[in-house]
Amino acid sequence: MEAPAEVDVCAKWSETLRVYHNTSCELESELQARHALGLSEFEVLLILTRNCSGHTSKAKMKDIEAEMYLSQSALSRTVTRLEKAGLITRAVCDFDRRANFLMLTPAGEARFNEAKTTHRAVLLKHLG
Amino acid sequence: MEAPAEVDVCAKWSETLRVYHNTSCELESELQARHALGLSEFEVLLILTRNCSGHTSKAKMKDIEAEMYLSQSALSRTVTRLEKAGLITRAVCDFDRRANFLMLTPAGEARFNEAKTTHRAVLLKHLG
DNA sequence: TCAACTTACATGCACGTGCATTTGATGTCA
DNA sequence: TGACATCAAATGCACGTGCATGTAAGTTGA
Repeated sequence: MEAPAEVDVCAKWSETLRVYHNTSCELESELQARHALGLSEFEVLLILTRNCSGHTSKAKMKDIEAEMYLSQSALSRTVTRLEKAGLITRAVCDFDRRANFLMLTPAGEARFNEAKTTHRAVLLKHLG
Repeated sequence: MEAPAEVDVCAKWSETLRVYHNTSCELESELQARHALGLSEFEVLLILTRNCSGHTSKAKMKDIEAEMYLSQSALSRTVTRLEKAGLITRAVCDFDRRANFLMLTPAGEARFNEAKTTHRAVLLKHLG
């Protein structure tokens, strides 16, 4: 009835769903319980640390949006939450006053470094 | 600095995120645009057709919940939407009046059969 | 038989998301 | 210049979700 390739594709999708669901749920609850961070908040910090190495702080919202699976509006609100929590700062760009430069605060750096170990542990558990 | 296994785990997670996001977004929008179905609604129909083969209609809410990555409350509301759309019916079980038997209507069966080809095409595109 | 517990499902509520729109700044071209 | 398109980001809104709780039906044990 069904070509074998299609059966494989369904099985592959089921497996992807399973792994994604289990991993992201545990990431979400562990990061929330241990570090008061949502998963998307953590991911913004993660990208920020990669793009800000050496304190050049080049990370604009648009740069982060391009690296994340999050809409522009959702990112905007996630950044607002992180700012209210004192973990990042928004600075207006001098050369393009439409754009925001995002920068980790010392508190944000500390929080991220703690959370990083939790994140790594959960990934190892589910994907290792 | 980092053990190679951990780098692999991060890359694996990125890849899982990418595949999951791209596939589920396209499933969602295609199913919605072509068949007026959400992804979780489609998945309920999918499980229902598997469990109801030969019109035995044994599918209770709890059975479906066990096969899906959806909370009990979300499933309850998804079933309500499907019922309002005339695609399934709820019948009270004679032996346990707490439980619902779910059954596809002819309209639900037709809608599902149309949507199935869209679903299969999207999966093949992303996972084939 | 009755009180306490458990189960199946529904519902109130808060929250994060995407879409559409708005606001304000930056090109662009006549 | 000035009118118009484009862009970055914020915001109003509707929606689906999970958590906690409610409701009604079934189960257990003394």
